[in-house]
Amino acid sequence: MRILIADLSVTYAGRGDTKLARGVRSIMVKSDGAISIHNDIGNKPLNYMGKGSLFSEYYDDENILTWRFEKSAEVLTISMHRVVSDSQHILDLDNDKPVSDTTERHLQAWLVENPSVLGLGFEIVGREVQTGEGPVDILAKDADGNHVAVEVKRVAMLGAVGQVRKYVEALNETGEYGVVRAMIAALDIRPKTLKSADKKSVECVTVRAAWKNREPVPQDQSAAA
Amino acid sequence: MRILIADLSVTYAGRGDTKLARGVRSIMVKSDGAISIHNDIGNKPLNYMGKGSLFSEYYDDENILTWRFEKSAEVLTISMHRVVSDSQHILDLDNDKPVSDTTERHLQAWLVENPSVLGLGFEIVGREVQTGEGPVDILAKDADGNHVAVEVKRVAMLGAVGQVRKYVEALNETGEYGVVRAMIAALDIRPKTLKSADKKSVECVTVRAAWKNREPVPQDQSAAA
DNA sequence: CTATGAGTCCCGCAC
DNA sequence: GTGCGGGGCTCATAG
Repeated sequence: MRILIADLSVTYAGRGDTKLARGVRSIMVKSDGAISIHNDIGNKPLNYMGKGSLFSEYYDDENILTWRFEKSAEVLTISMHRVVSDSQHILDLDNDKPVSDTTERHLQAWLVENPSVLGLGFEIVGREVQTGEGPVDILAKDADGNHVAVEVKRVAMLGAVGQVRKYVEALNETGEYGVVRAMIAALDIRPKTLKSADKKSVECVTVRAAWKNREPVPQDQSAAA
Repeated sequence: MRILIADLSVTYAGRGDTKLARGVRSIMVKSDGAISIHNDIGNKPLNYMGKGSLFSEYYDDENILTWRFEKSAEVLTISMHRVVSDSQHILDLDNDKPVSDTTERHLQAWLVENPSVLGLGFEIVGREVQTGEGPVDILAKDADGNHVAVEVKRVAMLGAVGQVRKYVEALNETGEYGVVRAMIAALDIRPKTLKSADKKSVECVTVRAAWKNREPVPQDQSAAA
């Protein structure tokens, strides 16, 4: 990984067209050709280009050293008015990614294992059940045998209401499931979402408490064994 | 901006929970408290934390130097098994962002100035016109005086069809605009989207050619003057 | 502060 | 490859 500090300006042309005015910033060039230019604020690079870009170097009209990164229809050029620092480091070439255990997927899996969190006597009918309007996260049956379409979110906002209603509508049209109840299950449901859901007969279950107190997942125990 | 190269492992707990196994990676710490940990592949950081985090440093159970970044309900800890390099640089403290001239907004503004691109004799009625189902990008009138709701996208995918139909439905319900035509205007409209739009009587206008040949925007000239 | 939507989003999975 | 949705999305803006 090569890291530079330089007084530079940038132009980008491709999916959009942008110009970045001259200033002292950092450049990170990775061994796969990915490049990013950062200022001293925030996490997102000012400019960047993905892996696999073609590099070339030249002096522009005003005799300024310029780097050019090209990739299919995209071109990024960096004019290096002054280089303050330039260093190279060897990093581990592993592909390791952070291992996560609380994605929406995990929440969904946990709900499938613990359907009573959704309601007493609930049973799981299926996950990712196709509706013709896309797959609904969980299809369950309540204690009376009525079907319930459950949209699972970490944080449920307004969109979730329309989403689950769309699924329920599609399921009702098939006639296969009788009259289907609509439900949102999430760690956090925003106030406006609660209100909108209430108005549209979408039930809401906030599972935060049960989730916090959940047992270690079985996989952890088997892995330890 | 402080830049380290170190053999490190990371844990994160907050919106999710992740662990990153030990390895040599780079750390970028910015003056606003934003921090990111990179390997030598791709543009996205392995782990990160946004601006405004609280920093502290301590030695863990195994006497490993550990950095802790905390922010509301989130905690990121970095165990520094070995520090290879540690440097600090002063960057310009400007807030400069790349200046773009091809966002969806620019495209929208340009269409408002050049309504004939949408169709001969078209006139603009309004931008961001409220429909009760959200604002439609452009409301126009065709040569015959019929209203047209236009959804503007850089790249139009399937979602755009449902979006504009939703707006048209809402506009029709008001009765204010008579029978409203639905239209998608985009630099690029995906094949599946074209097909879906055709089936649902949503008209499609690909404006790429006219956009490429467009005149320099007036603002540029006034700025130069 | 929350809600909403853009983004050169990135990224992975399904088809 | 394209389409589609998730993301610890991030970031900006409107209310």
